[in-house]
Formats: sequence, structure tokens, C-alpha cells
Amino acid sequence: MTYSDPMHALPRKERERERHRLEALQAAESLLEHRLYHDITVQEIAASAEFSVGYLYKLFAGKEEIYASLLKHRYDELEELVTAHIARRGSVEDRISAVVRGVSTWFKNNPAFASNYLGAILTLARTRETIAADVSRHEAILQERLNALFQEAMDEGVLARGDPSVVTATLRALLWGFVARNLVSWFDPAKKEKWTDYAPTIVRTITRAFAPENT
Amino acid sequence: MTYSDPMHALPRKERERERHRLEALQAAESLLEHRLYHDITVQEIAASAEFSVGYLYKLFAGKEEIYASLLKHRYDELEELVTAHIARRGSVEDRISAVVRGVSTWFKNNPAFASNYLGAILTLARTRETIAADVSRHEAILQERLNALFQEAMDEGVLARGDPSVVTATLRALLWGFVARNLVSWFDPAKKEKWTDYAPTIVRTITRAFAPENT
Amino acid sequence: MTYSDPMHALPRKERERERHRLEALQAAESLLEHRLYHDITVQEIAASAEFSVGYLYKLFAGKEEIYASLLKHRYDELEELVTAHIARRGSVEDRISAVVRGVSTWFKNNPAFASNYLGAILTLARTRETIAADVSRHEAILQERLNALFQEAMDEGVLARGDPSVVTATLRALLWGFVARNLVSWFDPAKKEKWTDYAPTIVRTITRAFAPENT
Amino acid sequence: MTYSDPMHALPRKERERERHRLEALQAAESLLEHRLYHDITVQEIAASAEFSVGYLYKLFAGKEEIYASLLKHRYDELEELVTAHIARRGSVEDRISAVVRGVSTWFKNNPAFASNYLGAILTLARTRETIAADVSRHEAILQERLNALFQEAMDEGVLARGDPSVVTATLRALLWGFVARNLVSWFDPAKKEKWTDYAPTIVRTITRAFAPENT
DNA sequence: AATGAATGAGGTTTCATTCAT
DNA sequence: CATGAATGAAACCTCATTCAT
Repeated sequence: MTYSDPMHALPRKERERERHRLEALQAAESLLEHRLYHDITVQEIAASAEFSVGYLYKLFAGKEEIYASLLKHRYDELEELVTAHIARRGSVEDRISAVVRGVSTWFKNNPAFASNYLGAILTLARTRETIAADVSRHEAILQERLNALFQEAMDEGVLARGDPSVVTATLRALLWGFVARNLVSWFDPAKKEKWTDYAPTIVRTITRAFAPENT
Repeated sequence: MTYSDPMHALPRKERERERHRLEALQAAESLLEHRLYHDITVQEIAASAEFSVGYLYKLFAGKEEIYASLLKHRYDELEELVTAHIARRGSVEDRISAVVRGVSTWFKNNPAFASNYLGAILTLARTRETIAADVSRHEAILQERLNALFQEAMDEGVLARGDPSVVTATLRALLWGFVARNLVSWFDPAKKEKWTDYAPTIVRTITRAFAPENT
Repeated sequence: MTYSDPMHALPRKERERERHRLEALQAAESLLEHRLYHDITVQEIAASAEFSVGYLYKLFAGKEEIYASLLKHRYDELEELVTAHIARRGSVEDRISAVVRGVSTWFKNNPAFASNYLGAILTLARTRETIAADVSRHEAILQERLNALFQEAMDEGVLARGDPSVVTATLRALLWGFVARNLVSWFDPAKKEKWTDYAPTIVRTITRAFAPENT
Repeated sequence: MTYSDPMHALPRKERERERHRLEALQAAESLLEHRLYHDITVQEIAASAEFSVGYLYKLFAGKEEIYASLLKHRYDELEELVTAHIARRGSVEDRISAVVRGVSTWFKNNPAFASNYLGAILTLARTRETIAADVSRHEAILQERLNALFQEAMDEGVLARGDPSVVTATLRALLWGFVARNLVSWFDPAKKEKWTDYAPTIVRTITRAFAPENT
């Protein structure tokens, strides 16, 4: 995942600045892959991004904002991904499958973020109001998208009729749960198999658990 | 959850010391319910436990060890709980259901720990080797217990034949995932419904997803 | 001026702590004698007081509070001095003369404070509300004391009848003005005569300027 | 007080540059009216003057030089004012009175400078040698002018014979003292009467205190 | 001439840990 | 056994100054 995409037509200097922000985020994220928010110093982020501390503070309001920006950046990406997969052409089954695979793969490619994505929800978000608000908003959007997809699946008889938000909750529990599981292996120096692709298991679990009664 | 149980027959002074350790852990945990590991100072833990800092350092090697002890203590409890529910008399279905309900309830009663339990796995454990080792060991034991239970279920035809560890992984993913979900609501000051009991959903999901083909 | 006096009967540890606070203030003041508030670091104050920085922060809430405490301490002293001289036995003339001489001498003995006393009123007090409030309170008390003295002088026919607060204002203008003048010499490395005793000039100026019309 | 005066016949570019310096000084002074030297950043001065920081550094050697230039600029003005009033036609009494009124009014119109003028003498000048030297020179000139005036007054029998520098010192003490007093009210948000005109009091005090014995 | 992005030394403050009592 | 005063390394952040454009 590189940070090169969204570089539309901006007033010259603005573009440079935006590129620097993204470089700084990339540096911060790479550090987060092996260390914790509280153990990473602003000096280190600056050094890793090859900027001076002072400039980092011109780009971001403070350490917390760097982290919040990173979270937001990746959330946007995740949101786009889910939206795109759901909007695809194809049968509902295929699209459900595609979303699950897409998200799984995305998490696999962003292990640092995955860990902090979950970690943020459970810890940081609890104490930093700005971050909490951001997370809530993004989560709500993702939920909405998935609810719509499962509603469609119910309408087409692919899933049993019922509250689609229960399916969504189950799907997200499974995704989170398996991602967390993978992360443990991922960071465990002993285990070398690393990331297991749970996407098929998740899809099968969902489709079976919420299958229409008599098929 | 009080810390009063393991007070066997120990040499007088040892018992006193052990009681003090438990009191300190209790104080630490109550602080963790509303704040993060990094935001809690040792002086606060000492004050809350009504000990001096110096004595706290006699009881534990340092801040990290307090945390590690807390984790271990709760893990032991969880392990005991799971073991007890599995060892129960009754049908496999009932015992699966009992385990899920038991763990769900336990998490509900230990929200602070739940959050830090998951948080620890995803973050702290990554950087503190002692904690990581502890977590791994406990996780392995829990896995083993559940594998045995699901193997039994397969043998009795309650679940479809296959690798029981897949069922275990799925169950734990669901448990973690739903706990995480509940924690978000739990700590969100806006939402007041608080803890939803997902145990029935989890049991149904598991039993359906891994049901024998032709029932 | 040593900081040894007010050490009544306090709970043992409290006394020690108070002594340390005074030692720290003394260190801070001696640094202020040659440097400015903004140019003195907390590290330096700590080093000069032979404490660690951390302990300094246990004794005072922050750098600003050190300064505010110092100001208050000296103001208390000045207030006591003025009160004592005014309360003396003797003729009004003698008491006026004694106050002027007393304050002049006191300023001479506290050049660092004198400079910061005036400086604080003109600059710091402007931006730090706590300090400003303190200064205002102390100034009001001093004014009141002097007003009473001059009222008495008017009643006894030593000064012409009129608003005593004009005399007070004039006296304080003269005191401040001459102190400022002395400070310039005091800190000028070229001039070596140092402190001139303007007390007689001040007394004469006041008594003549406000003398009863026909003597 | 605008900074437009000294724009003689200079080589084109020089004139432009000089105008920019004056604009920068004006910006700096307006900031000093509400904040302290140490709390004002160079970036703020630049922004307020609508220059870039870089250009400001082309105009002045550094932050300190901006301040020193400002002080010098105002001192020149004050000096001119005093000289002009003393050189006036008219009786000595009138000229003394005119000087006192002139200076009082000037201080009233330059409260920011007044505060920093006194502040500089008492604090900054102490640590910055260039500024100290400047202040000393200007002060010496002012003293000389006033000494001459009071000598004349003595020669004409308006004041009692004696050392004119004592009268000068007293006058300046009174001026400073009352200005300082006014500044306290000026910056005190509570008091709204603001600037009191002490010029009459000062003139009367001086003329009475140093009046010839038998009038 | 004029800009402002970029620098980095240095300031204030916190907090895990120690040790004399 | 138990205390808590005292430590000091290290964190976050600011801002005077420079320099490529």
C-alpha cells in the first residue's frame, strides 16, 4: 500500500506539502508495525521520515494527530474497498465472497494497521475523543454498506430473512476475530507460517449460519 | 470478581504478602477500567491500593510485572472457567452452549480486563516478551480444551467430521469479535444499551456452520 | 535576607519540605540577580538549589509558580517591614522618615528582587493573571498603610490638608523611580559607585512638596 | 505615532528599505502593546508586518535587533521632544512645565513603549550589552539637557541653588514612578479610568521641593 | 528583492524507579 | 516490614534562524 494515489490538481506547494504528510504517515506506520504508539517518539518518526521534528509539527498538530491521520487514511481506503466490492457486477454470493476476500487481503497487506485498527478501537479510541468520533463515523458507514448487501441477499433468497445487521455483526466479528488471530501469529517470532487465509471459512460460516431453512 | 481465592497453606508471612499482591492487582485493574496502561502511573496504583510506591516495588518487579501478573491472574480464571464448563456432566450440545455462555458472561463481568486482554494480545504482547510467552501458553491450553470438546462433538455426530481446530478458531474469532464489538458500545458514552448478549448467536452460528450435512 | 525565619511548629516532614521550598526560592532569586526569567531554565534552578528537576516540580507546580512564590514571599516581607515602621512609637515625621529609609534599604539589600518587583508589575503581571492578582492585592495593602500614615500627618499639621492618596502616590513614584535609577547603576558594569541612598532626598521632597502653606 | 519622518534624500532603494524597516518596527510595537517580548515570535512580527520572515532577517540582524531598533527609535523621538520643549521661548517655569507635560503626554500616547522602555531599562538592558549601551547613551543626553534647564532655573532664582542633577534625578524618578503607576492601571482590565495626568502634581512637587528658601 | 519551507537545539514537564530511614 | 522523598532520563513541542528558489 503506497500513499501515492490522491494527488489531484492542487496549487503546486499544496501538493508538495500533501506528499510530505503522506511520507510522514508512511514512516509512522512502518514504525507502528513493530512498536507501540506510546513507545514511538516523535523524534523517531521524524528521523524515519527524514524530516526535522519541527517540520513534522508544521505538517501535523501533534503526535496524536499523526496517529489520527493515519487511522483516517487507512479507514478511507478500507471504506473505498468495501464499497467497490459491493458495487461490483455479479451475483450476491459472489459479491459477499469478494468483500470478505478483499478485506482479508487488505488486512494481510496492512498488518501494522490491522493491529492498530483493532487496538485503536479498543484502547486509544476510548480516551481520545477526536479519534473516537472518527472511528465511530467510519464504522457506521461500513455497517450501512454491509447491511444493504445482506438485505439484498435476503431479498434474493440467498440468506434467510431476518435482521441484516445481525449478519453484519457476525461477519465483522469473524473478520476481527480472525484478523486478531492472524496478528498473534504474525508477530510471534516463533511461528513462521504467518498469515492464514480465513476468507473461505468466514464465507462458508456466514452463508451456512444464515442459510434459508429449507434448501 | 474478588482476588481472595488462592490462599492455601503458606508460611504465614507469605500469605500476607500474597494478599497484598492481590490487593494491588485489584487496584490496578480498577484503574484500567477507565484509563490506558500508559496513562496510569505507578504512584496512582500505589495510592489506589493504599500502599507506598516502595512497597509496590517490593511486591512486583516493576510496572510491567504488575500488568503481566494481572493478565496471568485473569487468564487463570478464564482457563478454570472453560475447563469447568467443559468437564460438566451433560450432552455435548449443552456443554458447548455452557462454555460460550460462561465465557460471554465472564467477559461481560470483566470489561476492563476484556479490553486489555484483547489489547494485550494485539499490542503489548508484541513488545514485551514475558507477556507474549504467557499469553501464548494460556491460549494454547484454551485451544486444546476446546479442540477436545469439538472432537467429542464430531465423534457424537453433533458436528460434521473435520479438523476440530477450525471450529475452535471460528468460535474464538466470534467470541473475540463480539466482545470487541460490545466493548465499543461499553466505552462509548453515547450508547447506553451497553452489553448485548451474543452467546445465542454464537452458539447458533457455530452449530449451523459446522452441522453434519444431512440432518 | 535569608529564608530562615518562619519555621514554626509544623508536622516534622512539612518543615523539611518548607525548608526545601525556601532553598529553591533562594536559588531562583540568586539566578534572577544576573539573568532574566525567560533566560533561566528550570534545570538551572534545580542545579543551583542542588535538587533534581523532578523534586522541584514536587515543590512547585511549574516554573511560573516558582516565580510567583518568590514574588509573594518578598512582598510579604516588604509589607511587614512597612507595617512595622509605621506602627512604631515616635513622631509622624520620624515614622515617615523611617518607612522611607526602611524601604530604601530593603530594596538595596534585594536588588534582584527590586528589579523583578518592578519588572513584574510592568511586564509579567500583565500576562499572568495569578501573579497580577497577587501584585494588586499587595499593592492595595501597602497603599492603605501609607494613606493612613499621611492622613495622620495631615491631622497633626505636619503636612497640608488634602487627599493623602496623592502623597502616597508621589512617595511611591519617588521610591520606584529612584530604585529604578539605582538599578541601572547597579547592573551597569561601568559604574562602580553603585547604590546611592536617596532616602533623604525623598523625605525632603515629600515633606516640602506637601508642607502646610504657612509655617 | 507614525514612523514616517526620517526619509531624507537617500539612493532610491535605500529609501524603500528604510520604509520597510519602519513598517516592521510599527508591527512589532503594536504586538508589544499586549504581549511580552519573549511571547512574541518572529513569525508573528513578520505576519503582522506583512513580510516574509526571510525578508525580516534581511532588514534586521535578528529578533533582538528589531527590539533594539524600536527602543532607539522611540528614544530618539523622546530626546527630540525634550530638546524642543527646553529650547522653546518663554520663562523657565513655563519650559519646565512644558517638558513635564510633553513627556507625560508622550508616554500616554506610547503605553506599549512606555512599558517596554521601563522594562528594558530594568531587565533586558541588563543582559543585552548593545541595548544597555544605547540606553545609557540616551539617558545621559536626556540628563544633560535637564541639568542645563535646572541650572538655568537656579541662576534665575526660580529654584534654590544646588546641584541641578539632584533635581533632574528627582524629576525623572517622579516621571518614571508615575508612568509605572499609570501603566499598572492601563493594563489592568478591572480599572477603566486609565491614564491619570500627573503632570501638574509632578511640576508642583519639583517646584516646591526645590523652591528657594525665602519667597 | 523576497519568500516561506525546513531546521534542530533547547525548553518545560512527567514518571518509573531507588534508597535512606 | 514499609515508607515516600528524591532522582534524572527522556518525552513532547516551540521558535529563532537559514537557504534554496
